[in-house]
Amino acid sequence: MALEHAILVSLLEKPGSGYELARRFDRSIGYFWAATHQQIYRVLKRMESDGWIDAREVAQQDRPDKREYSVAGSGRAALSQWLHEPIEPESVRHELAVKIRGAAFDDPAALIREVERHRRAHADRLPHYLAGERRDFVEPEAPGTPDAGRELQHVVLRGGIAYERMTLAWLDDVIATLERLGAPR
Amino acid sequence: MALEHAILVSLLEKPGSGYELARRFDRSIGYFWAATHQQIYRVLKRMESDGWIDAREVAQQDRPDKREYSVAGSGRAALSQWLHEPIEPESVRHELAVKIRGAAFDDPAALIREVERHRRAHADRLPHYLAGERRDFVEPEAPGTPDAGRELQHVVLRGGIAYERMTLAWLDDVIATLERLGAPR
DNA sequence: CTTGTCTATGCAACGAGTTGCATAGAAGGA
DNA sequence: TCCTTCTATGCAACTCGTTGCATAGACAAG
Repeated sequence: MALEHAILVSLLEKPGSGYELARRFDRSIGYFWAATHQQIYRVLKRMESDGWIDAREVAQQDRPDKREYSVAGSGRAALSQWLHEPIEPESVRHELAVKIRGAAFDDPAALIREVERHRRAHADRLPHYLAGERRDFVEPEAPGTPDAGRELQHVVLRGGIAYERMTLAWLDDVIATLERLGAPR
Repeated sequence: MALEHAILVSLLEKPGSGYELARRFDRSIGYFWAATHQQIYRVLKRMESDGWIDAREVAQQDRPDKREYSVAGSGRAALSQWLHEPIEPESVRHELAVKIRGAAFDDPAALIREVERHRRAHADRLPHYLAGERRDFVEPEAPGTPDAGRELQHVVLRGGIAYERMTLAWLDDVIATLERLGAPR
């Protein structure tokens, strides 16, 4: 499992509480690694008892106190070890593709609305990515300071952008195909 | 869960045994829905006891007997109902992206080999897809017989092809970025 | 002053997925 | 003959992930 490692990366990029991590997993990191707050709290507990992360109670005003986590030495070592292990090719779960093939045994036209809904979700995400890219990665790097973290976050973001564009084009293809089958001749 | 529904679609396309399904899930269908044989056997049991599928003992020579499953009426109804339910946007688990961001806290250059390995896996898959497309979808459809199943399988395959091409281009981008960071100045 | 929302953390139960192991017939090669 | 490979099915144990629910402080709106 790699939720631990996703959390380590996120905490190395910036320490934070379980709640804050859960929100990051709803946004940036969550676009390529989904997790709910229950998963996150449970794993944080285990990571803390394994000595991978340290907790610090932070008193806040205007809101409840929080436990802020940061990565300990052994956590960094665990991440480093994981980075050097090969991983298996991703195991995909593309539910929509199953539905599309299943539509052959039902009414293909009935799927159009569902596919359009997915298309809208992706169409909403793309400008969000592009805005993030403009915000964080447009101005050229200060000379002499190649920031590895910045460069790597950018290349992952470029992957997200390419994925959304590819997906939008494919969903248009799917919709056109379903329409063709719904009204043949 | 949707493994049941993926199995229903696969059995509607062609009846088969648990073992045959497991092999399909290693190939065509498995490219967008992964499953092991243990999962498949367990779910087949449940589907049979729910009356979604019918089993038929098939005696074979030269090899062990098998239980061939086919979709029953209530299975078709269950699939139809599922097709009309909205699904949530896919929850992604892109381990490699986590690693790439994690490389900022380790040696970026050390990841190059791993990314190249993934690139090779995708580069191997693409010609496999293209060969399948040539084999099954090149000759134009016989006029007057728009085969919905064929069209829908083709559009899903086109999605796979687009995904592999996008991924290859992105992995090249990732490798170039890692090389740039590994040898700066 | 109650209701709703946001921050913040957590438990319990269940369902899904993974891993390791086991069995067994038939074929082919060492 | 033994070993391996392929077909074919399955159990048991465990981990992971999801869902529903619960608590609680602080604030804002009605």
